Amino acid sequence: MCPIPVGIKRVAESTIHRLSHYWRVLIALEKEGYKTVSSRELAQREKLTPAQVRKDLSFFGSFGTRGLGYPVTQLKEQVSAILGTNQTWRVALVGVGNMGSALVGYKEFSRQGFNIIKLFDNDQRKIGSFHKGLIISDVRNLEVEIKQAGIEIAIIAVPSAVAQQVMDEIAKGGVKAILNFASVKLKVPGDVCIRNEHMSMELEHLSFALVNKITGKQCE
Amino acid sequence: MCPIPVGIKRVAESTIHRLSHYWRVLIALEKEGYKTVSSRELAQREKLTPAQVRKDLSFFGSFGTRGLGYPVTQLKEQVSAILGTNQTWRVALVGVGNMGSALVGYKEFSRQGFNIIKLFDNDQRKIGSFHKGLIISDVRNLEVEIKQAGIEIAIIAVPSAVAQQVMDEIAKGGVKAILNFASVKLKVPGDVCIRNEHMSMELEHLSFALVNKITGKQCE
DNA sequence: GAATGTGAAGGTTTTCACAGCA
DNA sequence: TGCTGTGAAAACCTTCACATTC
Repeated sequence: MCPIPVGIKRVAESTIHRLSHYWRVLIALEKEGYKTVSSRELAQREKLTPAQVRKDLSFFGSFGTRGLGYPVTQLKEQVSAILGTNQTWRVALVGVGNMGSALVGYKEFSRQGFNIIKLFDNDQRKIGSFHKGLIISDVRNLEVEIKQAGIEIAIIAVPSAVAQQVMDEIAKGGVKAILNFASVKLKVPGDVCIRNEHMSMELEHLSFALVNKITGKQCE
Repeated sequence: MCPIPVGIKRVAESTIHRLSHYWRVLIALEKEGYKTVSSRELAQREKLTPAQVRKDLSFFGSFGTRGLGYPVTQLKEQVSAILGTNQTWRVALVGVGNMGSALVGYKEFSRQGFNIIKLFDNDQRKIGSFHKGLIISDVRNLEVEIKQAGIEIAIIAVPSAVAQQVMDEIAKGGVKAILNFASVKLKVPGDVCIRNEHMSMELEHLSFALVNKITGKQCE
C-alpha cells in the first residue's frame, strides 16, 4: 500500500463521504460476482460522474488498470483501509435514553467494526444495571473508565443541556473522535474530530424544501 | 416580507444548513435578552466568518441595519419563515423498531413543529397497538392513510431491505419530503426531496479521521 | 478499443474589501 | 464610527478532455 497523501493535500469533506458510498457499492458488487468495475459503473450506482469517481480514488493512489477498470475486491479493501473500516474500533456511548438505547441495538455499527463496549448514564436507577449485555457505568467515571477501556470513539446521546460537560470529560479521557447527537454546537479541543447528527436540522431542511419548492438534485 | 428569490438563483445547500444554525443562535440570543446582533457576534457563535453570515442572510433579503446589526427577534422570525419552521408539519413515521421508537420519543421534533401523527409497521404484533399515544397502522395501508391524514413529511426507519418499497408507497401517497434512516440509496421521483441520516457513514468519517489524523476544522 | 489518471477548464462557495448608510 | 450589503477575488470542488496504458 502506498502512503496516503493526507496532509500533503487536503482531502475534500465530500470525497470522504463518497468514499463511504464507494465502499458500500463495492461490497455489493463483490457479492454480485463482479471481478472488475469501471468508474462509469461505479458512478452510475451512486448517481455521480465517472470523472468524479476517478478523481476521488486517484487522490489516494492508482488502484485501477487502464482499459480494464478497478479490481472489485482489491479496491474494496483499499477503500476500507483508507476509511479505517478494515479494523475494529472501541466505542463508548454516553446517555442510555431513547436515542442511546436505539444506537446500542443498531446492528450496522458492530457489523462495520464499531463495537460499543461501554455505556454511561447519570441516572442512578440505570447505573449498575445491564442493557443488551453491557453494564451501565456512572457518567462521573467517564474519564477514568474511558481510558481503562481504551475507547477510541465516543457517541454523545445525552440531553443538550449536559452535552458540553460530557464532551469535556470525554476529551479528558483522551478520545479523539466523537459522534454527537445532542443538538448543540460543542466546543472541542483542536485535536478532536467531532461529527454532528443534528436530526432536527435535517427536518428543517425538508421544511425549507417544501416551503420553497426545492426538489430533486438541489435537495441533496 | 419580500419574496424569497429561490429559483431565481440557486440556494447553496450549505446556506440552508447554516440557516438552521442561525435560527438556533437567534433563539438563544433572544432568551439572553439581546435586542440586536452583529454578523460578527452571530459568526462567532457558530465559528463562521462575519462575511459568511451576511452573504447567507442577504441572499434572502436585507434584514439588518447598517451601523447597528440585525434585530434579533425579527431576524429570528424571518429566518424561521424561510426555513418553514414558523408552521407545524404533519409527519408520519414508518418502522417502529429501535430507531423508530426513539424518534417518536424525541421531543425536539414536536417542539419545532414537526408533529409525528401517524405510525406504521409491518409487524402484526405491533399493528393495532398503541405507542406513546399513537396507534400503529399496517404499513400496507401507507398510501391511503398518508393521504387521509394529510401527511407532508415521512420518516423512514425500516430495515434497509424494505426501505425502497416503503419509499415507493410514500411517494404514491403524495409525500414530497422524506427523512431516511435506512442505510441505502433510495430512488425517488424528481419532485420529492429526500435527506439521509446515514449514521454509519458518520462513524466511518470518524475512523477515517483517526486513521489519517485529520483534526479540527478539516473534520467538519 | 477500453478505461484510467490527470492537468486544465469550468462552476460554485467563501472570503475580501469597501461603498453606503444609520 | 460601526456595521450591513455586495461586487470582485480567492479558494475550492467538479467536470472535461485527452495522453497514457493495458
